[in-house]
Amino acid sequence: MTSTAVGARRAPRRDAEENRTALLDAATTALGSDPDASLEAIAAAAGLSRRAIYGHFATRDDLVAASVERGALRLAAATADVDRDDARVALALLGARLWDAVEQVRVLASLAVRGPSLAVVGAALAPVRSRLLSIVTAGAASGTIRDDIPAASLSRLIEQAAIAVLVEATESGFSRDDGHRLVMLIALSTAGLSAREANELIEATPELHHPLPEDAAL
Amino acid sequence: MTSTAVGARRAPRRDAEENRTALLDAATTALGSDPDASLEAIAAAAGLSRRAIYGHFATRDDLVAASVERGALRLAAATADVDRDDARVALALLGARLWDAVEQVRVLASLAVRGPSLAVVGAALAPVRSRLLSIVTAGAASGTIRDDIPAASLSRLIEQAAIAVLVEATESGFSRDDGHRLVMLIALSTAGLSAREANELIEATPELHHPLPEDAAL
DNA sequence: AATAACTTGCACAGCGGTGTGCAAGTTATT
DNA sequence: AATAACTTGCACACCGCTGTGCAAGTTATT
Repeated sequence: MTSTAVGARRAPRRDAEENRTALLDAATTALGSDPDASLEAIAAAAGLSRRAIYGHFATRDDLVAASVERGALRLAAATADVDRDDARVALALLGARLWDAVEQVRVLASLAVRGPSLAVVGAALAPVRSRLLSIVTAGAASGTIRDDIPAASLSRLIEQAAIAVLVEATESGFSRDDGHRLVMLIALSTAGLSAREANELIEATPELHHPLPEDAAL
Repeated sequence: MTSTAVGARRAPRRDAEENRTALLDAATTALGSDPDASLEAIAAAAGLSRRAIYGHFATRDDLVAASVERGALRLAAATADVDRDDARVALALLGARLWDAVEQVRVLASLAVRGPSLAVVGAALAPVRSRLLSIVTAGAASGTIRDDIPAASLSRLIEQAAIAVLVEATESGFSRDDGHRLVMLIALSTAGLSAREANELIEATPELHHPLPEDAAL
């Protein structure tokens, strides 16, 4: 007997949590391409009925919030270890890691545009954004990153450029390696490096050749 | 007597067309910040009742289509004369002209993301996009623009970067001159120039100092 | 095998939005 | 001043979506 209290209900069933994550997965991809995806569509993609959603999430907003938070957590985890002495390398690495979390980036980007979800996304993304900002600031101070644009603005521009690359790379069917390279190139270019400099930096930095993350699970 | 045919209705009233363009203006700004803006909201912004819209546009889709088409026309007009021998100058000029048509860019960008309006926008934007693509292609051929990224992809990335700049510049309250400079810098950076090179090019090219367009009306 | 957890399907109310008809009012034009 | 153009306000039907209640079914757990 594993129950704890007197009126104790039996432990929640294992498949229930599986369904919950299936819903989150479905919501992530669905909302990633259409922030107004209906619960009907999401449930279908998860192989469940619309009615079943309400067994896991009280309201639609709860579902999207949960999806956003999980995405932000994964994103933070994927980019946790990118700090380097050379801000340019750190930036490239950060970009590369995004490529391995495209799904998450897509939802967040999609929901960050419009409506009330904006606030939720903003809060959830705060850590990642501050990491980027500090890289940019450090680079500007040490002269490795441009300083002709205010750091705050520049980091937002890099963020948007990176998102654009991810969309472009997935829709154009780039390979994993090409995707990595492209997102690094654009991040570096936006940061002020010339195309030549960006390519040389990547070439000269072994760590950037195949920037596989250490498979951090969550 | 100005009437033409027998059962001729009297000529349409002058204020009717004023209201029509007021509606298009309102739709442009409203849809620019929320692609799902209600007709109620748009009508209110135009100083009319929702019911009055149907005197000018049969359906909501008609209104957005008209708004898109007018925006694309203005955009094309604003960027019609940017071709130059130096592809980098042409690109910078193109970016600068966008700054003077922010409203139009905003609607188009906002509607280009999601839903059925995507097709309409795509068609309407075709000329501007092909202008950009040919600049990029020419620049890559003559060695003034990067060739490490396929021209088609690169031009889409520049487009997205430019949009990001416009949003950033307006939301951060940049001055007109700062806005011009910022959008030129980012376009050039994405095209492969270093921050230094971009600034020097702008410095060395008088035409880019105060790129006021010749007030093309439409 | 018994039980509770979970899913399903249906029905229903509610909400916000669109599109339409019509009568009454206002306003530019002749 | 007469007339047609235009706007308004209200009514209504319709649509897709959300959220809820409930009864019946299925499935993991003990």
